[in-house]
Amino acid sequence: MSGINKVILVGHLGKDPEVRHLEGGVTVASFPLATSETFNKDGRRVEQTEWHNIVLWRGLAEVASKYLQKGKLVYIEGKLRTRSFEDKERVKKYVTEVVAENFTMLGRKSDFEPTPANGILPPNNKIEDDFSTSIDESGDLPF
Amino acid sequence: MSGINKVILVGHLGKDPEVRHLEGGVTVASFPLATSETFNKDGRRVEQTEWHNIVLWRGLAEVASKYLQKGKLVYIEGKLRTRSFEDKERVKKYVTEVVAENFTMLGRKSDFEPTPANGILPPNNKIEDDFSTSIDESGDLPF
Amino acid sequence: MSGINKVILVGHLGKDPEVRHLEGGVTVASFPLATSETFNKDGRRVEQTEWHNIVLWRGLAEVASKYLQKGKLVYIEGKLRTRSFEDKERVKKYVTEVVAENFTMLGRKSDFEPTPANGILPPNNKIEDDFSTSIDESGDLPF
Amino acid sequence: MSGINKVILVGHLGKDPEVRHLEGGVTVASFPLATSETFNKDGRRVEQTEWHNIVLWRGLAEVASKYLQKGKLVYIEGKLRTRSFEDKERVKKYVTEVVAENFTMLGRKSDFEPTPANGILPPNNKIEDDFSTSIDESGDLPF
DNA sequence: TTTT
DNA sequence: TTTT
Repeated sequence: MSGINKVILVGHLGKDPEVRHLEGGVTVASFPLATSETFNKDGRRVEQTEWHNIVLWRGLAEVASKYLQKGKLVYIEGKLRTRSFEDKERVKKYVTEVVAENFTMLGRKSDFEPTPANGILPPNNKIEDDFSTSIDESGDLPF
Repeated sequence: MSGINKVILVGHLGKDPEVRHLEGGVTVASFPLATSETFNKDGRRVEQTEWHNIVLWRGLAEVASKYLQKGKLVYIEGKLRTRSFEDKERVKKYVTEVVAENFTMLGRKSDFEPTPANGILPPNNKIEDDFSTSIDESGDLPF
Repeated sequence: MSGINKVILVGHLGKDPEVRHLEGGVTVASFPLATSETFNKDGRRVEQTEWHNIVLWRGLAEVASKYLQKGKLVYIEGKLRTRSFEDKERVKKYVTEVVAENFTMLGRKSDFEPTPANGILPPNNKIEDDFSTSIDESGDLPF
Repeated sequence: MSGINKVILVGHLGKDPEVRHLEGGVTVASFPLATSETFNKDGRRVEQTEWHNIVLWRGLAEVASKYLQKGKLVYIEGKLRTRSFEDKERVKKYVTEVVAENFTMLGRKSDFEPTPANGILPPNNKIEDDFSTSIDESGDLPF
């Protein structure tokens, strides 16, 4: 039977998205996202930051690379996925990532002006992973 | 600024909860939870299962140990936390867990009869981590 | 700036889905969903049930009409929408509905055998509103 | 069996919170919250705003009245509740509200300086409804 | 490595 | 009635 695997995050990007193009033309983007929690401990104010590995595929990766930058505040919805890989010493390791399914840019509008390299404004702050859009060929944004 | 770090899961327990009592009387429970997703790949039906490490503290751990068992269907709400530890070869490793904040038992009512060893019915299927209840001293359930 | 409007429900259908075909061939389905909460009040166990108006469009409506029936347990994700209408005395009224964006059937697998009138099994328990699928013409299911 | 009834919103307050003190000393606050969605329709950019009735109880109401104001951006988690009431012509009407269970202030820190009438800063942006705190007597904030 |  |  199917289950539910849902993650909802609001936080700040720790770095600019890192974009890779896999063989076959598939685009993947990833970045670290910080979600901070502040609480009182013995009268002192303590901040605890949790870091999340965000991964985006296809059209969602393209859009993220255009509009998200280090420091920006973003709402992300996705699912958890733990995968194994071999590090450079060939030791098997595990990492848990949040595979984004859609995101919404929060914060001031001016925070989301496209970088000089690209000049197209998204008509919608909410961007969905449509699992099919190919931006590479048309050059259009996936919405 | 504070952010949001929320996980919502519906899945089946892979094992009975494992309960530990830390020094100081704090109770911790943990179990693996499977969330399955079924999809079509080239006409064939493929099932993909994701495993999550669920951790529960204090009163929530106590209740989980009484009412949750291997195979049961449960709704879990919590937050992501990645922590490091040293394995037996003293290699630093990372693991991402879902720290439960509340859970709700799903499925047939008969699925949630308490085990013979304990005979107290929870008045509510939704159990919250109140971050304070001490069950150890009173022997009462935290609700 | 865009915001977030998200509803997550797990509950039982109060009635079979009611399906309507609008002019233009668009399909809409709707049903009441009950989410129950049980809690202790002065030592007595009290159950409180909340009823939600669920609305599904297009392909999602088609699938719901085939696989969801009165009494079934379902996970629904959607958004809130309040709309006004005139009752039969032409008094303006408001109703808040949950417009479903996807749903997942929970409970026993046997609970989701298709009704005799239709014999197609969905390859995936999670069904998404793709906002475009036209089932009317092809006769195919939207996945 | 228990279900899940959860709402997640990110939006702007349409008005300052309106606070009432019920007989028995219980505090209730309420305000309208706007969640906007922007999308493309036939090449034109269309914005659709949904208005939600937010209701907060007890300590959560007290905190909301201190820190939330018209125009502020806020994350709200709660549950749906539809209740009936009689309007001034004694006609029975229904209204669906979002009963907040916790909220987190988003946006710039300077946006959340307390109003002149009160001068206490919350040590945590996330405020929970603890269903018990009485601020009236102690004068302290509920955390 | 973010933000306040 | 918010915001961009």
